Amino acid sequence: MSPKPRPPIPKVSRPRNAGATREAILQSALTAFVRQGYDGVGVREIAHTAGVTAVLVNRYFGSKERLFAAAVEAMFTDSGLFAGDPATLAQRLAALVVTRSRDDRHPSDPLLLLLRSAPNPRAAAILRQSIASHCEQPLKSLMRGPKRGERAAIILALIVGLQLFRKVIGNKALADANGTSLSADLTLMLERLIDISHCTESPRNH
Amino acid sequence: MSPKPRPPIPKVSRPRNAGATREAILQSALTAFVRQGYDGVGVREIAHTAGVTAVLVNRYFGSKERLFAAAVEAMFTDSGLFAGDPATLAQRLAALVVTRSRDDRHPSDPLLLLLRSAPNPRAAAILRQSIASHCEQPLKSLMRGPKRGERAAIILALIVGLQLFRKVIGNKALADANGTSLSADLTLMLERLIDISHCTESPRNH
DNA sequence: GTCTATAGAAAGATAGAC
DNA sequence: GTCTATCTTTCTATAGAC
Repeated sequence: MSPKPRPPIPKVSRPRNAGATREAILQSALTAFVRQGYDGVGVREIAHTAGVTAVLVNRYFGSKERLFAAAVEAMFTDSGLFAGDPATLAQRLAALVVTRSRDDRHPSDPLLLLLRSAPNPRAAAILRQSIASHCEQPLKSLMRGPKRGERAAIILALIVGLQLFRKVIGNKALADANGTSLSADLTLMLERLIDISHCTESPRNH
Repeated sequence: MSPKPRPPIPKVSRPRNAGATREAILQSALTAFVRQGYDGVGVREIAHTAGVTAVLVNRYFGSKERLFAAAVEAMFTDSGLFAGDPATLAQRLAALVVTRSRDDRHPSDPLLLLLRSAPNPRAAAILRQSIASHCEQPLKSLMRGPKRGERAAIILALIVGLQLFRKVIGNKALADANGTSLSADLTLMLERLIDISHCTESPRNH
């Protein structure tokens, strides 16, 4: 019996080029980790999509864990989630959640990568650092007022939670919701979090 | 790494009792799935914690997937997350997020079970239904005003996102945040979502 | 009712040929 | 630079003894 007939390989003309192969593996890993999470995909599958065998994954990245770290770094580095005018930040973040990205790479993909891989402790440790440096810090630096770190984390948690319900769980209420209406409500919530106005001005001492 | 020689078995006196064994397996599965997620735990481990072998897991539940479904159902059924006075609901939900539950079963555990198992497509399908019937519907029925379904889903997404950052990612800003201050801010956000006041129109209804 | 033993598949990683 | 072949482990699930 044949052990595995191996479905048709997309053998592009890429003969013996270390750089290109490494890049192909990284791109394949990126997509796979975003869609299926760290535990949901194997190095064989990643390699196959890249048109090579699993050996080269470990040859170029050392291990699955280090490949994941490289993919996370690449994804968050050029995401540009928090670049641009702070005045329209809330609006853009809200659009991120509402927009449906079917199969292409989207700015919201880092968030999917995050929540689909977070259950694995090793992946979580890698993510914790990248989130802190590539998401929390930029967001925090755009904000003013008290408890910036806490508010920034709440913003991220809200967005990621919404993505979880929409894209991963497949929640009906959010999937069927009117796009512009939902976007408007989220924008309002995010503006309150970004500005200081949401906070209690109550004279809470010490 | 140690090849797992034989950790101490909690061999309680439970000689040949189908009901008790089934219950022990279910409890073990509950804890394991909450802590490590669907993909992060094997039936061997669940069985061992229950003091039996993996055979009995499949004997009593049919498969890992059906065991998961039973665990999810049991967890959400008696969670009582949305029982009690609607007036203090926001406060209780905020406390849920802030409270640290180390090893005991807590009402927030269903949320951890949710987000740690969601990456697995089969687990997600099982969760989608339980979430809808045991979380969204009860929450929705406590609320008034327009777009109840959408607002209920946002509330759940916010809470789950916060749990993800605090408990799974291990976010520093949220972990180190002042408990009472964080709780107050969340309560305010949740009250705005539960009441209609956060929305565009409509008079108050209280 | 519960066990040991094992089948069968798939995972991560490595040795060595070309 | 890339492959085939293989090692080792771990997984779910089942057959059959007691």
